Amino acid sequence: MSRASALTIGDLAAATGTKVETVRWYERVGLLPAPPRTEGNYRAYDAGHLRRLGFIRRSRELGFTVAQVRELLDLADQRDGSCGQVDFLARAHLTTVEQKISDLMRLAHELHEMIGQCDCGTVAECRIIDALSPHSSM
Amino acid sequence: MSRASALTIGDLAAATGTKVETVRWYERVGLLPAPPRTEGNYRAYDAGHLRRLGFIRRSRELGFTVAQVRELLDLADQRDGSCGQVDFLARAHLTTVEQKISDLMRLAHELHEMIGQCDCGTVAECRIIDALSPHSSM
DNA sequence: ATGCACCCTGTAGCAACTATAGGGTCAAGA
DNA sequence: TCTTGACCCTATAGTTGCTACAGGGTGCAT
Repeated sequence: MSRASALTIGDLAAATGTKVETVRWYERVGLLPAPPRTEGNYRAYDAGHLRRLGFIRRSRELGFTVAQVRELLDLADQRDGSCGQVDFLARAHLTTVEQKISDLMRLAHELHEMIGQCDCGTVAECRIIDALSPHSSM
Repeated sequence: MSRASALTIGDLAAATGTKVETVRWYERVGLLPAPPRTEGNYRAYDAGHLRRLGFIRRSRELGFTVAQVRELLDLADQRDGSCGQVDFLARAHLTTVEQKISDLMRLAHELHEMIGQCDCGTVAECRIIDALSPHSSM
């Protein structure tokens, strides 16, 4: 409120598609630095905060964990360091995502098979219930 | 211990590939009925419990939530009811899984592109950091 | 009788937020 | 000026599905 370009937490949240509570939570866990306060004890953010929050949100959208985002932010702050570590993190994350995809595809396949066998009679003869029961393995 | 076929919680856990704490947790949240106790206050399970726990584990492996497993168990208990509801739950779950797969595939694609552009020089010119920064949208 | 593996309860922790309760602040309209 | 309402503040508890203690009791073999 005091300076021309100061943003309230609501402004910051709206500008990045984040909930206000989430922004405060990022501050508590140390992802976003605590901004100065106004006289009325409101957080007063600037463009740097906006950029940093944008980075955080984008990384989270891409599925990086908060711990990974913290690492990425630390690395990004060392502007003249090598980006090998960044590359490593990104590749490791890609591998995780690919593993998840293949797990889910196996799952979808099993579910599909299960559903295809159901004639929708009574529960007693339901092939889905049957497939979920331990005696019929796989 | 008292009867021939009584199983301890450890037996039950081992037979289904579950941790002992998880079995107790299923009891607390009402998925697995509380079994009778021995003189020494140990849980004494029978074959029915084993079947039910097997059903729970198999459903969880297929990615059903605990709430959905609860529903499936309730439905499975109504042996002469129609299995239409079971079918509905399974199909809804399949849809969810398929949605997750497509989300993750989009993610993997973006990560792949990001990684492909990195020449691994300094952080300042790193295309990954760049792609994570808010100014380069999407 | 003593060691050890197992069992018991109750509680706290994980990720990554989300939601409430119970208040304070600020700008605008009557 | 007063008040309404939208916003902000802190602190705490809830979500999902377990997992991991801590601090004890039980059962069996040696």
